[in-house]
Amino acid sequence: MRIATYNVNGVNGRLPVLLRWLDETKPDVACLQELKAPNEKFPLQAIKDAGYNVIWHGQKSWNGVAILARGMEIQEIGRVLPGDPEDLHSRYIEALVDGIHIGCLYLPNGNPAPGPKFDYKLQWFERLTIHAKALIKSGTPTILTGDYNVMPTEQDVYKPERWVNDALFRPETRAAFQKLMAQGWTDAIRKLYPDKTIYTFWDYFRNAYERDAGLRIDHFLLSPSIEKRLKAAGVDRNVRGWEKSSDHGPVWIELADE
DNA sequence: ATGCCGTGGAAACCACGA
Repeated sequence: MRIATYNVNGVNGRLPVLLRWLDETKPDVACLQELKAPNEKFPLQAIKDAGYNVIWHGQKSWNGVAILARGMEIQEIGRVLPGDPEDLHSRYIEALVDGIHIGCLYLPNGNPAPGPKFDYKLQWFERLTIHAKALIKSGTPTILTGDYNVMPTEQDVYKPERWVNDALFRPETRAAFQKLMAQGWTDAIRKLYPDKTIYTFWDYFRNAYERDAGLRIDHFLLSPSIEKRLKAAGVDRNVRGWEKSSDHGPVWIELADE
C-alpha cells in the first residue's frame, strides 16, 4: 500500500500536475495541503474521475487539506486540530482508511520570527503534540503526515547557517519537533535513509531545484504499530521539475500488507 | 541577505508562502 503527501500550492492551478502525478504513481492514499480554495471550489469531479474518493477541508485563498483514497472508503474522524476554537485555519483533517488512522496536516510557516505568526506556529505545534499523544496511546496504526514546515536537523537544509533564524529551523521549532518525536513516532524517510541528503521542497527562484538547494520539511510520522510495516519511502523529486510544478515534491511510503 | 517566483483574490496591487 502506497501512501503519499503532497503540498500542491493551489489545487486548481496545480490540477494538471496533480492528475498526472496520481496517474503515474497511483498512490492508494494521497494527503494534500495548501489547496488554496474554498470548499465549493474543490475540483471534486476531476478527482473522482481519476478514481479517488476524497474528503477535504478548504479555505478561501489559503491553507486547505484533503485526503484521497483510491477505491477505498474514507471515514472522516475530524477536520479540526483540537485545542483552540478560535483557530479557523484549515490545516488539519483526519480519517480512517483501510484500518489506518491518518492525520493530514499543514503546520503554520511561522515567519517572520519572532512575532505573532511564530507564536501561532509554536502553539499549533503544541496542540498537535497533545493530540498526537492521544493517538499514539490509543495503539491504532497511525500516520501523521504533511507539510510540517520544519527541517528537523542540519542534514535537512542545503545551507543550515542561512536558516538558523528562520521559523522553519529555529531552535524552538526543532525542539518542538523533537518533543513530538519523543512520544515514539518514526520519521519514515530517516528510518530508511539515516545518512542521505533528501529534500522535499525547492524554492521557485534562484534556480533552487536545478542547484538542489532544498529543504526537507514534508514528513511521514509512523506510530509503533504501523512502523513495522514500512517497506520503502521516497520523494518523487522529478515531479518538481515538471511545468507548472508546486515548490514541493510529493513524498511517499510503501507499507507491507498486514 | 534578499520573496528575485508563484498562487489566489481583488482590483490593476496586495497578502502570503519558506
